[in-house]
Amino acid sequence: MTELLEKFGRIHSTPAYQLVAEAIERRILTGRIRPGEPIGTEAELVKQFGVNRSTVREGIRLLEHDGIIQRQSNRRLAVSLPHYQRLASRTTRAMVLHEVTFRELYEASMALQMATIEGAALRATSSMIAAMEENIARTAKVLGDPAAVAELDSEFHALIGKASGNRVLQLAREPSDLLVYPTTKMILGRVPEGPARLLEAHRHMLEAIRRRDVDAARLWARRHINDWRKGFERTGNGLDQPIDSLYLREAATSSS
Amino acid sequence: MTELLEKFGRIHSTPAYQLVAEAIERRILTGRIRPGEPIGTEAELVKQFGVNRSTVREGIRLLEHDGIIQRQSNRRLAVSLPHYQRLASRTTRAMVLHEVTFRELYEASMALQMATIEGAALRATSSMIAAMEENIARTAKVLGDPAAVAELDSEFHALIGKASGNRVLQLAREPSDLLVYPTTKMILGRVPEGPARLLEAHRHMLEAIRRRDVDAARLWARRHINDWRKGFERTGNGLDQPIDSLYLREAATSSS
DNA sequence: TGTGTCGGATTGTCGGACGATATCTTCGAA
DNA sequence: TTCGAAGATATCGTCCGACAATCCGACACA
Repeated sequence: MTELLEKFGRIHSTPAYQLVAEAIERRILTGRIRPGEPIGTEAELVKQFGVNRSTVREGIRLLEHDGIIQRQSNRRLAVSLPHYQRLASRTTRAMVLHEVTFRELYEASMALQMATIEGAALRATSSMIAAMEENIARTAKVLGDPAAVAELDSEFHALIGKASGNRVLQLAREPSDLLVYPTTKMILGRVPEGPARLLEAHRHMLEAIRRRDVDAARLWARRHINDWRKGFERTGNGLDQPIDSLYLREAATSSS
Repeated sequence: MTELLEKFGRIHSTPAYQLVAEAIERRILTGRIRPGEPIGTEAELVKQFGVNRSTVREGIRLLEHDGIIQRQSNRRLAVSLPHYQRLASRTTRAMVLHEVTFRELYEASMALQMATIEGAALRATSSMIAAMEENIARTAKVLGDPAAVAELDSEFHALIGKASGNRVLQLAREPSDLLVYPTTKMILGRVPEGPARLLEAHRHMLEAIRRRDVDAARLWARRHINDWRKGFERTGNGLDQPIDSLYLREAATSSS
């Protein structure tokens, strides 16, 4: 479209440290090295790749950062399964930097929550249900503390996610959930009846899950999320306003 | 539960390169440095943080890998907005390593697709609609080439994502979309009527979007995804089987 | 059995170095 | 004077060698 005659593509020499990372990554992704298996010491990698240790280190840092390799107690590197939260926080960070609006978050949360609770209603195990019960009991005890309620709300939704038995859905949800939490905290602090309504919704959702009643579960999840949105509106914030201002105060104090 | 008396938490000292990364990240997230602005040369960071250049380099590699900083033509580091695909491929990788099943992918795709097309039907701009039209025209031309159709299908869904105007939803979808593509390719290669049905569904979806007919859009999106699932079943694969085996052949040849 | 000590291995960090390349400066020619 | 080319400068990617801190295993000792 733009270039009329491009005989040669731009030369693009990949730095050595990236090649190292890619080479290791490929071996992991193709299953040649399985999770838990050691990847070799830095010195060994230096010999294998024929580059300097600094270069190797820059390469493995990337994979280590992604969570697909980890140092075990030996200090030796081993392949590991990346955990959700590590990835989620990156995506959340991107959302903040892109200044997504509350409306976007609301729409996505609604869709994801519906699918998640449907899965939970169909497949929740008794132990997951017990965990949710316990969460609700704890919530009832701290109803006067908005921050604590917000945290337990976040935990409750994480439990539903786990109970849904759908990891793809969980991975899709987690980043937005990380943004929902500070928003909920803010709302609960400003809407007096918030915590009580939240608790009631949680109770109904759990009850529906217990009865394997998909429709009721969806209904209460929908109400719950709509409450959240209405709460947000009642605090005087506009739906189409970026949520970064809310999130940042949290991010600045949280450890990565 | 396991430990009866845990007086002290585990001790863990954070390496310097991580502290460097976190310090810079914090300054970016709190908006002290805005996207596009330079972050300083390696030498400057060395002076500021009082650590060796190797240490600084390991730190900035992490942020560079995450896409929140980038080298511009100067080679100097500048803050940048992380692009979706970079993040998505990480999450996709996690899905593969966790050996998620087709069923999980199907459920998540359905939920996300429904929400996305709803947004597209409500908000698609005429230029986005034109792009989709163009995509459909190209698809019609290569109907005999399953791989090409699969690629255009992937593009079509990306267009819908963009047209939805919801970036949270887009970020949530992209990882699973990356897994959908190789699956679709495999299916189209084995189900003769696949490409034609796919094209028909795309046409109806676009038509519904053009008419701002949310219900019709949802209906055809649902049919489209169900076709995909049925196609998968017809190839003899079980829904509860991990999809890594399909994906890996792709991943091994794709560049990161 | 439990404890203290020792040596080897490995990592985190450091200082210095070099070539390649992009940017800036200077200076000569039109 | 203006423009362009040659040289100087800055910055990065990579390399080398080094050291301390820490972990692991072995071994002696109470």
